[in-house]
Amino acid sequence: MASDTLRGLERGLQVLDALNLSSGMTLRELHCNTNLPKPTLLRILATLEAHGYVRRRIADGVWRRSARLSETGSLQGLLLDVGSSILDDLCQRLRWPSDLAVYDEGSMMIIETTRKKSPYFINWTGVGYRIPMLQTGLGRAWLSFCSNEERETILSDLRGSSSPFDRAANNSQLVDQLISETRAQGYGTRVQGFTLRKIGEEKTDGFAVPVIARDRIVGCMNVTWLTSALDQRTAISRYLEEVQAAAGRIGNEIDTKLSLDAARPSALQ
Amino acid sequence: MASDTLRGLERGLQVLDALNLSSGMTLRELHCNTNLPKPTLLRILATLEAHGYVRRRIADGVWRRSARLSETGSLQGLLLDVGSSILDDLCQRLRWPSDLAVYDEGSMMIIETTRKKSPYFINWTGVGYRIPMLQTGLGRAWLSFCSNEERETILSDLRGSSSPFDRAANNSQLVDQLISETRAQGYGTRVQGFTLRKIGEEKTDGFAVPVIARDRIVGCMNVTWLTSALDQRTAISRYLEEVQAAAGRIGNEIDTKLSLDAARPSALQ
DNA sequence: TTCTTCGTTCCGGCTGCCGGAACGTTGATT
DNA sequence: AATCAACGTTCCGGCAGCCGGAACGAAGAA
Repeated sequence: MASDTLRGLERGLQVLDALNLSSGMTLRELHCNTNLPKPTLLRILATLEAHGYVRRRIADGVWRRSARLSETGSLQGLLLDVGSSILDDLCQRLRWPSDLAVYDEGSMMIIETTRKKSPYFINWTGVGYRIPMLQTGLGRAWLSFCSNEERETILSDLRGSSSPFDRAANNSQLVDQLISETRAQGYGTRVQGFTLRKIGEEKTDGFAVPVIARDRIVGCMNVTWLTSALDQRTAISRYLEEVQAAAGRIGNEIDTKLSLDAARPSALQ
Repeated sequence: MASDTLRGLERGLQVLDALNLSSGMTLRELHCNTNLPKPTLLRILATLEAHGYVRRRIADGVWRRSARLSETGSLQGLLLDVGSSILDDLCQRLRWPSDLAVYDEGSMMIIETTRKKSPYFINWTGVGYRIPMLQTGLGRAWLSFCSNEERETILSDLRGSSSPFDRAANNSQLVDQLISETRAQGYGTRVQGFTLRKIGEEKTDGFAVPVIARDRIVGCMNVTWLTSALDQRTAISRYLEEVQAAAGRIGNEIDTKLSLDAARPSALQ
């Protein structure tokens, strides 16, 4: 269970964490901060040093976190990171599964989903799966809440696409209507009865909202349910608020993490 | 000794390292990559996850390094990081101690030194200690190898300084001469007999070279010796090449690490 | 010089960890 | 529908890896 965890490793990470936010500590300071006995600390530090995670300043013997680059994490990495656990929470509350997706080369790409965890069996599509922009809630939400410049780029890409789904991008009247409607309601819905599903599976429906961080759209998330269990009006009235709250939480956490990073202690002293 | 190290922690770091450069692996892949038994991996991953170091994607159970920001490390952190071990090497070869310093607010600030490790007892000054720009090898080297813009800024700062050492900045003829001389030789020396030392300590001398990374100066390093043991001419002929090589290695390593960072794998897939 | 503080080493004892093996589940194959 | 293979998960008896108090040495402070 939750306690199936390694004490030695745990203590090592504890030391790493302590060093991370202090830019250098002596053995004594570490001892006071972590309450670990000094011989133990010495062993931990030796191990961390051997793997290049910490380094001891020769001048004064102070232990410092060594500068490992390549741990930054892109914005999308962050989105996946915080999104994952919030989607999980949401699924436990609503029971219905959600997806998290980003725009990528002419379609929405799914980067996380709780379809596996949901108790309801719903047409399973994995990470990396792509769905069209104009027929789905996720796509419509992205198009409606991204910047004007981005929308223009996307639409012109779609006009040049060979996919039958993307032809609708030529009907600018339809597109405009779609976007203003989506904006007005605050969520995107899919084309009546539209599902990319295998034969024999139940019909589903859903809606999607944007995830906003740093004042721009960074992703979209949705909820999906079986039409046999719920009609759209009921689902939206029941779940919209909660899904929007979850999207808001994702955006907030991203913003916080990014600003924490900007304010981290200087590398010296 | 070198083997006084914790196996559990070591394995945990091994897993972290594996995940770092792959952006996601299944248990099986980890098992193949690390040769650790699967139950052990499960325990390690549980521990890492509890501390927020890794996260499991719900969609497909893939383990990913979680996006921890605040581990980036400034350029100065990097300098200290790679400089530390290279200074250490150098000290083992030359026996004489070295310092690593950067320009900071009107003087050179020492950020690392091997005076502790050197077998020769030399006037001990710790991290954070400041030395003047115009009288010391470290200061002269920085002034001579920084950009023209930076030099102008520094000199005008010095002219406004209250320190008696910095008054020489007003004598522009002297300054120009100093800089062209330092540039010509490739290293900076100190004012004849200049030492900030306590009474009773032996006289020292030294020279300093710039550390260049990303095509600009990022630090200066020097060697110090007792005048009672060596005259300047001998010391320079014996050590200059080696010190310049060390400075070059520091610069190169910084450049490599920075470009490795730029080329790291995408956070998705 | 003496005293205090900090880092390092030592070693007997025990518990935290180990990993083979068995099990349950998933999804591919015929 | 049935079979099979691959993967993740759980179990548990056994032992070595780790533990940390105590003693030691070195380095400043008084």
